[in-house]
Amino acid sequence: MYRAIRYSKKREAILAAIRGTSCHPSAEWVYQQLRPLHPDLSLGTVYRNLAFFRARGLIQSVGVVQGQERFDGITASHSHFICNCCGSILDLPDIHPEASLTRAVSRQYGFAAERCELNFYGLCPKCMDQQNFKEEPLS
Amino acid sequence: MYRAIRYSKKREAILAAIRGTSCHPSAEWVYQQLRPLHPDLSLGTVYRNLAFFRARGLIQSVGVVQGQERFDGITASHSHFICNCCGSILDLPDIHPEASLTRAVSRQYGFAAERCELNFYGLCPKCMDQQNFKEEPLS
DNA sequence: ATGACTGCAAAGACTTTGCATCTTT
DNA sequence: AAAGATGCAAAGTCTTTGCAGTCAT
Repeated sequence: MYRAIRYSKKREAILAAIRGTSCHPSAEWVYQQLRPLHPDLSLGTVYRNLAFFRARGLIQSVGVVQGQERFDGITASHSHFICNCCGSILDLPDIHPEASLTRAVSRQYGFAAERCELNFYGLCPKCMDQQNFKEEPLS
Repeated sequence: MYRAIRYSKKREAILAAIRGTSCHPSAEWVYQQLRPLHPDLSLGTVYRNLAFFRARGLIQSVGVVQGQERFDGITASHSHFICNCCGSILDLPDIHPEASLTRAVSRQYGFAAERCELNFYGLCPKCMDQQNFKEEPLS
């Protein structure tokens, strides 16, 4: 029944990489980041550990942005801004819906919401300057 | 420069399918739904028209749920509840962040947010009854 | 007749997974 | 030694795209 958890150098490095950045990385980003120090790291291992961490609440998913799932090492309640042009994600630590809203909505509609997520979409400062979107933004 | 838009029976049917349901369908759902009446419909056409409608603001994306992008024929401001177990999406018409929040956040952080999205995650009434999740929920 | 739209199938991108090997305990 | 973790590569899933044929204007 019980499945033991063993130490692993790469697992540790993967979690440290996520916690050490505020870029809300994708699996690929973590992989590229760690390759210099861990030349034999495999992308599959990154994916397996991301799933491992998420299942245990050590990280959370910010959702799929421009085709790639993005992760966040901060699990405290906060919101995100997501750039429609370059896909960058910014934390909005001050902006967080109250837990009472989640409870009230659950009661009102008859489901059991346990989490609530507030995302803003638009252009980040850098892309505002460059005005460099070739096509219509993605959403 | 200007690209003409022509009438197409299938395009019309695809938009009608999205507007005629509250299930927030995926491309595959639309395809399966229309196949009986349009046996020669192609999945590629569904994808192309979904992109077409979204670029023109006729539909919007609810995001990727359990690996599939989901769409919404309602573009007025409202929120969603997403079931971590079965992936169903429910509209919360009463719950919508005020436009003033988007403006205030943009000013505070220095970007240009044009849209804001509030999602709740948990178990829908059906899954609460069945308690039928085999693994840890997805997020 | 023009060019927008479509079907088909191939290709693309991201993620998951099976299996042999290596590592931790 | 047992079993968890990994590397590698294959497979899986969803989505995009090239091209030739069809259809609306």
